[in-house]
Amino acid sequence: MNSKKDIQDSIGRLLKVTNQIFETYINNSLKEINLTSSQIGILVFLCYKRKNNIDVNQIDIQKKFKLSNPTVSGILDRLEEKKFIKRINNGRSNKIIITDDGMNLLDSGYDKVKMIEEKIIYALSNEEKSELVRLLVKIIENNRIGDDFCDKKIG
Amino acid sequence: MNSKKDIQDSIGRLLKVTNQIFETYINNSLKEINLTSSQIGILVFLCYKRKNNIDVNQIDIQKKFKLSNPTVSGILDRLEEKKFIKRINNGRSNKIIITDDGMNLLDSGYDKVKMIEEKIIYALSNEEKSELVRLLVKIIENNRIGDDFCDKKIG
DNA sequence: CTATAATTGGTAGCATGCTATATGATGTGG
DNA sequence: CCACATCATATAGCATGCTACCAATTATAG
Repeated sequence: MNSKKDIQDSIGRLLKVTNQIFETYINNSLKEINLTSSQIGILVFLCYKRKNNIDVNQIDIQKKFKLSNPTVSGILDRLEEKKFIKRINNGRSNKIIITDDGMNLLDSGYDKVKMIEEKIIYALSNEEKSELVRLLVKIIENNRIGDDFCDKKIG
Repeated sequence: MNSKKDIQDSIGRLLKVTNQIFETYINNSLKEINLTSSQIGILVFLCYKRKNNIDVNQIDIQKKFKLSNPTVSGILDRLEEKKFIKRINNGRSNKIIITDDGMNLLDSGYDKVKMIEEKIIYALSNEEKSELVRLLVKIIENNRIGDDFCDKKIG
């Protein structure tokens, strides 16, 4: 009867609303340590790369999080201002390094995010959680545009 | 070995990246009809309500899309400026009505969004699509905060 | 070697999200 | 009826996302 009804519950809209819930809760939780959801995401990525001695530049972050260069540039500006990262200019690219302060912050920030996420998906069984992850990864994998997970070993 | 690795692929991050993919593709597709993903979402909602003679005010939109009042206020400002909606002040609340122009726009906009979404989730089987919808709805349902889907019939 | 293309990152300007706060209307208790 | 709380919306100021564009470096072709 009403051909316009279904789009209200399209996967796109449901994803957006669900993402909205995660972002809001996480941002509220991280406010006390002066971080946002996007910022901690990048910090965790940088932390992992630093521990594994892998160089990171801005493009790597753009690909990992599927963000544009001005978006990443802006987030890095704010992280640098707070001394959680450093940019080391290397010709035309910047090597992005998480500072010790940034690493220390993750000790508490990481747990906060994990706790909040668990709370939000509390209603899902372990099987459902795995299935959700599998489906999201499948969508992401099928929509990469030159995303080669470039892990340039420091040489 | 590395306790910080898993958060990179937490459900929160995967949702964010997936949502990012949807938003970017949809926004690019809708640019030619001067709409954004958020705007068309609200227009579709208003269209459905108008067809079913159900009044809508700003709060209803906030609840449906889990957005704050300033966010909705701003999107409505831009939709009103483009003459796709009207705000009819009714004491302390506004009745939000999609215009005929807005309805007409949806004829093409709706198909665009649907096509793009199909493309993005092309790799999923019908069962996987249903399962994804089910899981997302389950998360949303378990995180409502006074969301009563208020459908006030026009009396 | 030089001209041109590709790569990397930055800036401008905008839409969309937030919190905090203000404003005006409505409801309620005394 | 008046004081006060509550409700619906708006505004200010910020973070995060985008496209379009610019600057500088590096790679490549002739």
